[in-house]
Amino acid sequence: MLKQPAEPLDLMFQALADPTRRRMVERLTLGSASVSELAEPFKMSLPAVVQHLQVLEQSGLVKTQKVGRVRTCTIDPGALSLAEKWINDRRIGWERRLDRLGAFLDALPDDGDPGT
Amino acid sequence: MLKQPAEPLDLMFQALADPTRRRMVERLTLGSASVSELAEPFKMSLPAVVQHLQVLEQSGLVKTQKVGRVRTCTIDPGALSLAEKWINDRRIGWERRLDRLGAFLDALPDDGDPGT
DNA sequence: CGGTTGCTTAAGCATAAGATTAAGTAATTT
DNA sequence: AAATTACTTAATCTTATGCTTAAGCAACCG
Repeated sequence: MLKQPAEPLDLMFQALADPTRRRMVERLTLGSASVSELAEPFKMSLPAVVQHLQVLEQSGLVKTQKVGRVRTCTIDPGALSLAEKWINDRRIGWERRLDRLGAFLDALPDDGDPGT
Repeated sequence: MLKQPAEPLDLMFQALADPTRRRMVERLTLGSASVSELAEPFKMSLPAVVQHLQVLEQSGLVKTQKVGRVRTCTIDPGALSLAEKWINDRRIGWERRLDRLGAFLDALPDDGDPGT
């Protein structure tokens, strides 16, 4: 495999590809939470939750900061726009293509499709 | 790990998490392609490309059909809307939260101390 | 018919990912 | 100060992922 340094989009989509992590993001859209609050809905061990959290942090989706012994996690909603933009660009590219195809079909003589 | 059957969103984001697969999707937004046309820009082996293609198919992003010995691949742009919707829902949830916070702050007296 | 083309199948291998348990550390509480 | 809380770190395990090479097979071309 010999991976080269993963790009931001890789990290984003990879982070979102796991249901546990998506649930964590969903939780954080309701407001910030400590690590143990984040972990509470899951039956997995705390270290496992923290590993998921690290994936989210590396993707930029979540920021954390530690005060005393409590680490507080917040979502960075701007980060999501990166993934959103990629998806949107694909749709735009696709629609442009359909437009061209439509124009092409419009330019054909009438006998092309005897539908109605 | 013992994975349970992956949900559609898992498959979608997982499919998009790989740069090779994203490039394949980008290529397909320009129009359909055979497997070897799809493979052409990459220096990896053909089986490797086909494996990526299978991931894309399982995610629903790409449809293929074989005629003679040629398999033709097309993108299914509707599939992307699933991922798009999830992202958008998060943003909406986040914005609603910000609105509530704003309303709360607006309801405070000017000096910020809810004494009255 | 024989060869080439376009994929398919199968086996194998290295690394990454997701989880666990067991200890460890540092901030609070009592 | 002792106990509890809230993580951290480290080691380990299993399964998944991304890739390779080597054959195989069916369709098409000459």
